[in-house]
Parts: sequence; C-alpha cells; structure tokens
Amino acid sequence: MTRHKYKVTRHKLQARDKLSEKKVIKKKVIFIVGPTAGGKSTTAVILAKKINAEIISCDSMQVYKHMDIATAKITKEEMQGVKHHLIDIIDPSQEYNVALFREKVTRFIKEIHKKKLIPLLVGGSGLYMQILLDGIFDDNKSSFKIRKKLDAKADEKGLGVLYNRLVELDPEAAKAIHSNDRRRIIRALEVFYSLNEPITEAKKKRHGIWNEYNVLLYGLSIERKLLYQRINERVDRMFQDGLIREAESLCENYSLSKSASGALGYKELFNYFKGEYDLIEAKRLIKRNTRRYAKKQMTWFNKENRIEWIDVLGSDTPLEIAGKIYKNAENKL
RNA sequence: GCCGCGAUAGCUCAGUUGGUAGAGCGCGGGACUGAAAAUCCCGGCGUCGGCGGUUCAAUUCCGUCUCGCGGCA
Repeated sequence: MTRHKYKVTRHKLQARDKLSEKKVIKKKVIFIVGPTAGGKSTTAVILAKKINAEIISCDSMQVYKHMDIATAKITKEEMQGVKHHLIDIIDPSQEYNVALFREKVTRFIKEIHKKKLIPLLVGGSGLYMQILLDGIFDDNKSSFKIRKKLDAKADEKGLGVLYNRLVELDPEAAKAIHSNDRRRIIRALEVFYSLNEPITEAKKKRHGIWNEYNVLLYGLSIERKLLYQRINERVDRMFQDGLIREAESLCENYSLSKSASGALGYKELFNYFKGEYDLIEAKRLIKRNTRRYAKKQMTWFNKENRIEWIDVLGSDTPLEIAGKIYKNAENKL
C-alpha cells in the first residue's frame, strides 16, 4: 500500500513537471568522477552497456597517443565495444588544454544525444569537469603571444615585477593569486592585455552544461588507505607491463609538448634515463607522485557539492559499483 | 661475559659548550578558468629509551637498567 501511495505522488509530480518547467525534456548527461585507480574506467563500461551510453573521457592525459601504460588507458578489449571519445586523439608533441576539451565535448554530447544515446563523462581531471559544468570565457587569439612575452619577462626581471603589475591592473585577481604562483600571475596578465578586462570579470561570462542538461554527477569514494594501496600495486603492474620500454620509445620518437610532459610516470623515468637517480628511486617517485595526485583530486571533488557520492568498498567489483550507480540513477533516467 | 657505539617527530637522522628541539622523506589540509597528472600555499609539544643522581634548571653531565648494532672472548 505504501507502494500505491508512492505511485500516486509520482504521477502528480510528473504531471506538474510537464506543466511547468521544461525540466522533463532536458537531455541527460552522466558523469563518473573520482581519484585515479578508483575503478572508474571498468565501471563506466559496464554502466554504459546497461544504459546505452557512449563514453567521453574527462582526462587530460589519455588524449595522447603512445602514452598508454602510465596513463592507465583503457584497452580496446576492455572497452567491450563501447564507443570511447577523446582517447588517443593527438600526438605527444601537441598541446592540449581545457578549452579544447570543452569545445570537443560539447560537440560530442550533441552528437550522442542525436543518436538517442546517453553521454557518459568519465575521468579525474577536476578542472575539466568544472569547466564543462560551468563554462569558460572566450579567449583572444593573441593571448598566446602575450603569454610568451610575459614568460620571458618573468625570467628577465623576476616574477615580483609581474605580480606588482597585476596588483595595479587587476587588484581583485592579485588578491586571489599568490605572489609565487607564476602560472596564474602570467595568465591573469595575459587575459588583461588581450581582452582588455580583468580575468575576474571575464570569468563571470560563462555558460556550462549544468543548466543545459539534466546532469547526474557521481563520484567514486574510496578509503584513502585502500586507494593508496591500489595505486602502489598499479604502478608495480605498469612496470611489469613494459612502462620502461614505452617511456624509452616516447623519449626517442617525440619531443613532448608542455601539456604532455606533465604526465606522471614518464617524467620520472626520463630523469632516470638522464642518470639523475636509479630505477628504484624512479619507481618510488612515481608511486608517491601518483598518491599526491589522487589526494589533490580528492581536494577538488570534495568541494564540489553537486557530486553524489558512491561508496566503494575494497571488496566491490566494477560490476557492483556500476550496479550502485545504476540503482541511484534508475529513477532519474 | 667483556669492550665500543647507538636509542630524539610515522621513517632516516641533526642538534642543544645544561635553559624542554629541527631538517629531509612520508603524511595531512587548501587554492585553482586555456600546461591542471600542471602551478602554488599552509601544517611538526615530540613523556629527546626507563629509573635514579648532580644542578636553580637535564633531552644534554654522571650512575644504572632495558633494547639494538659491531668487535673480542
């Protein structure tokens, strides 16, 4: 009888929705985010098959070809026929960034919807998630040149000079940026010079997909200790799978772009190749840096209060995790 | 059994000519709009092995005990 009651309320609600907002016809977009080594990829494939979804990678490094092992890229077999977007799309020598990501993703979402399928965003890049949800302002094409100049100026005259300049031009931004944060100081100045307005103003002009679609945002939450254990084990496995060989060939065949050279796993090995430390140390550093990365990811996701958290236990299989998400999403699908 | 050496932050150790201590690593927290797996910020009271003695004051000196390492028997 409780069931009957529930049914009635639901009908009423649906009727009301139809009358008022267009909410009902908003198309769905599902996210699975969470720290590295948390089991997102396999879980996503299972879920995708269950709900007829195509997967879009929300990851800043898996876009690179030939960087497979250290980025823990999903293999063709593991994809099980589920379409994956934004994996293996550019060479390691090419640059990639959030704006590019956003542009491509918004296009893919529309295409997938056209096919009557659900876009399933999967990844751990917090900024990418946030920009997609809330949008980005349009940049000016000249800004790249300006950045180069500012970069040179910082080397020449010191970062303090640039920071002081920012304090004059955009005090609000200067207040929020630490005087040692070179990246952000240069970016803020670059925006000011190219757009003729403070970055803080520019940031207000944006539109993301959060309001455009019915977004279901899930985060995989795992106990820290267990996560670290998984990371350490996974790095060991990477070495067994030929990480060193992959890094060697990457080193020989490509000059990595700035964005690609940030990838964990390769930079530590490159330094080992140069003789800066031994292999044991390289491995230790990869594990440590990956642990730190996971922690930073958690910092990002923890402050995102739109995330619905799915608790992952050590004994949970990807099938079970996908089940938990499905159960939660069922009513909303 | 004897002779050395050591015992200080989770780990490796530094240090205090006696006024209750600090680096590295590990770890924790945070910021974040075009390199984001990047960049940057913040975080260390710990019975200085136990007990006793000297002293105004001991983690620092002395004695003793316990444990660890090395050497000699």
